[in-house]
Amino acid sequence: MTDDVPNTAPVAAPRRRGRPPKDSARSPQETRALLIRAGLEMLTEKGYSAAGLDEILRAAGVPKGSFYHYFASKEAFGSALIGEYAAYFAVRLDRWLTDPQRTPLQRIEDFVEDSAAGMARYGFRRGCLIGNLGQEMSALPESFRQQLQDVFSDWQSRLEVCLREAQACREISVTADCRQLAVFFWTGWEGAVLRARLEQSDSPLRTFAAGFLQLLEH
Amino acid sequence: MTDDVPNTAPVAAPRRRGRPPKDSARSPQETRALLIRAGLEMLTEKGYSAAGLDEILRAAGVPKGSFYHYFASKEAFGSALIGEYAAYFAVRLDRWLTDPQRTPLQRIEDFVEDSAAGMARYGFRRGCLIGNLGQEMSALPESFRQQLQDVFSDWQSRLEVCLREAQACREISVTADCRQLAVFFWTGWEGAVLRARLEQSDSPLRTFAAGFLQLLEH
DNA sequence: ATTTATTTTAGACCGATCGTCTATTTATAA
DNA sequence: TTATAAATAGACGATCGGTCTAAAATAAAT
Repeated sequence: MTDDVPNTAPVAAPRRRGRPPKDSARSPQETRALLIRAGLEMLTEKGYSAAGLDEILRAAGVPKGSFYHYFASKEAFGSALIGEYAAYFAVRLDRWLTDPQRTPLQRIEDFVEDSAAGMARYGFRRGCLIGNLGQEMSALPESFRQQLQDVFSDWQSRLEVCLREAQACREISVTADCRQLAVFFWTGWEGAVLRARLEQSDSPLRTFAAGFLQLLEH
Repeated sequence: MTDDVPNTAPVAAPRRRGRPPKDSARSPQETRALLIRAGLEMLTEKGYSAAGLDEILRAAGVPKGSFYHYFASKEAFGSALIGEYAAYFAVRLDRWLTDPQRTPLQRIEDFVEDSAAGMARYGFRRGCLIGNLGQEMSALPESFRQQLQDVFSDWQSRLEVCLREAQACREISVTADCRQLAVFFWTGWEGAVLRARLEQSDSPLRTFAAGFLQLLEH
């Protein structure tokens, strides 16, 4: 090979700079969505501190300049991810916990089964974004705290509704404290997700769910 | 000030390099213990990934070179911390769960109370090292996994013994599955610690403990 | 049509920090 | 004495999160 050939044979694809043409392969909308998706994958797996921006960018195939066009900082990005995850999870919870074809208690079991399947699908590497960040809170921007608490609060409300319906159809005792039980569930559930990842097995999820359902028999 | 004065007036204390004389202020034993202590404080608070070596070293007042004399790597250090924490926790568990002055169920309540007080003492910033690392596992050396599982297994055994004693004195049903209940407790407890840190309150600990004790009434 | 402002991308760059390594000094043993 | 081991100090390259300028295309204004 000659070495006197400037302007040719770049080692890797020399990407064009500047705003891309309108008929570009990727729309701005998609670029942002790509960052969100890659970020969610990375943070559900490794948490906030261990997830490097460069790594997320590499996975998304997006350069740093674009990232800082869509997000003011890693903190702002993390905040957006929490919001995105909460929205996604709300849909998923609704899907299971309001299914009219199933009794309230069956719906909870359905959610547990779906969660077990979901964790298995990714080899038990990914956890719950909210749980991950909650655990890391001491090393995180303080602005995350309220946001994370609000998400838990939302999940608790949705479960509480389901438990009240269980009372209505006499599946559980009418004297049960549904609010307290919902808090109990999400508290322990995060621990179960943690153990499931550690043991790479869905048995912690099932063990916790079984205990919770037994508690409802009071 | 003149500027032609070499070998004098170092800006900060120029620490001597090389092995310190025998009558040094700090013994090698102490140096290692200092590193362990600072490491435990840092990792229970921020986890493994977010805890920087420099920060730990600064807190311990030990230079980097010394660190790598006592530990082969951050991974080896982390492994030593897990062992140290497990030993410390085993003593603490024994203290509460085998107290002959208290009934088995009271012992569990005592442990919960002590944990709540312990978390409050540090402003709910510190969590459980084992839980922290378990949550981070996807970003950690694979060698940690078995070690962490073993610690949980040990805690479960200790609680199981206590629950069997509760059966023996008819505090709980003789048909209860003590092993399963012990797994359930430590699974949910880690979630409770997580929530307590997030909400900066001991109420998640108490809520979970109350639910667990109610479960024992079956 | 031409100019101007805005949007979006590329990647160089900075100070800080990551975990590791080499060099230095002392104690101990041969 | 000499050689080896123990203990410390700080340099080191790689990478981190974050900022910056420059480039290229679109949209708006004239």
